[in-house]
Amino acid sequence: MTTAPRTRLSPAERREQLLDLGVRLLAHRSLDELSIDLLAEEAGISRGLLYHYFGSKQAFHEAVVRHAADDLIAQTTPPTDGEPLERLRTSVTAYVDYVVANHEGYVSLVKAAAGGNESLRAIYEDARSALNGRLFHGDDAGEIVPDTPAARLLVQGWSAMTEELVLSWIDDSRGVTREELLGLVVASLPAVVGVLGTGR
Amino acid sequence: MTTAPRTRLSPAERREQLLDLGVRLLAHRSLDELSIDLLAEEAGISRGLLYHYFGSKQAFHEAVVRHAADDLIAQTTPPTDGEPLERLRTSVTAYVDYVVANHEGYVSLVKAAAGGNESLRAIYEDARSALNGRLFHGDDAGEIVPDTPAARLLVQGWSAMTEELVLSWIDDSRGVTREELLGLVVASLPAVVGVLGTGR
DNA sequence: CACTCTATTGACGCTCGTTCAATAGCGCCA
DNA sequence: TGGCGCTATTGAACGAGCGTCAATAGAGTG
Repeated sequence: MTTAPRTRLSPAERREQLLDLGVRLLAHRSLDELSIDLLAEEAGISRGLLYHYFGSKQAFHEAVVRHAADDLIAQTTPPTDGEPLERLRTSVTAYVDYVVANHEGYVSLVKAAAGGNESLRAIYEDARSALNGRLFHGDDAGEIVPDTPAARLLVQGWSAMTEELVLSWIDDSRGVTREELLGLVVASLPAVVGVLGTGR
Repeated sequence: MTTAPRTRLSPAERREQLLDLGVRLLAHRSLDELSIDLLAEEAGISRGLLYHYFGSKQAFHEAVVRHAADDLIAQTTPPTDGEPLERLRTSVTAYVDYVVANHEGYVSLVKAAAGGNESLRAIYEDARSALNGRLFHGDDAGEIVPDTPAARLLVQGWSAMTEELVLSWIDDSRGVTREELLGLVVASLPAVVGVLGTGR
């Protein structure tokens, strides 16, 4: 097979191509398990071009994670009307369906945030607070969750639980249906927040 | 300053020294941010010796994580008697106090598990299931949590929430006291499990 | 059909993980 | 007490892979 001819794309197109490829490749390998050589070959470009667009391997990783996070936020826009509990259910459903549909990309995002440096973590935290924040910032904010330090802590914990439940369920649903999962996640927020009264 | 004289330790001592140092160094840096050069210099040994003991950088990382996990398990032995809820509270207290006292080591463990490869994740999963499993394997197992697929899923989620709560609280307690935190964590398990009846 | 702009290349330097034959501390036995 | 052997330890050498930079070649424009 002869060497492929050099193809010239617009910066936006090339950037998009490289980010999409990065999300796919980083879902199963960690960053240092992914060599620039492999990435370049897979994309049909030279090593140098990656540095022209992203400057460093780390910066490329950050761009990939931000790309995945933006996608998550965009594809799970919350409803603006309806009762609070119903809005919660709709949002959770969108989140679960997104994670199911984009499993690889989402795992890539979570792994990067948990294992990576401060800036990667920051990108993830921003996405997460965007997901949570818009749930509790309507006109009827406070109907489900009061705004106290302990309550904020609990909401953060509930988010972590939700993520664990969904990823674990995808990994092995063990006879639990999607509807049951949604019911568990939605019901557990009020249940957890209800703890606020009992703690001493 | 002259080069330090070569010190000869027993394999057990040297191994212990390197593992302890590894836990400390990997708490703030990720694995690829930690060079063998730095590690060797910090330990006062040559690069080659590390390979003599662990074979590779990856294998060293695994040994460090296993070391931290074993320490966690050993230092949080659960009570064998008392009422279920009281045992739960005692176990959670031991866990929280351990994480507070060994913050760096614990963060090192969690980051490795979340961001690392399959074997690192397996080590962490084993430790976690050991922590949970011994809570619900007494003679009175089932008094708090029934043994169904959905319940197992929820317990796993509760574990993730607990970890998030404790780490987040250590990072910024925001006026929440240790006692309040313990109350929240302990009370949230029955609260979450109570959801099982309501879900449809 | 030149000509310019810039997307793209490929070879080079350098850091860092890994290997391996050589070295030296420490207990043992005469 | 003094040599001897075992093995903990070393450090130079190798290779893989990240990052740089001047040179090259598509694609639109006059």
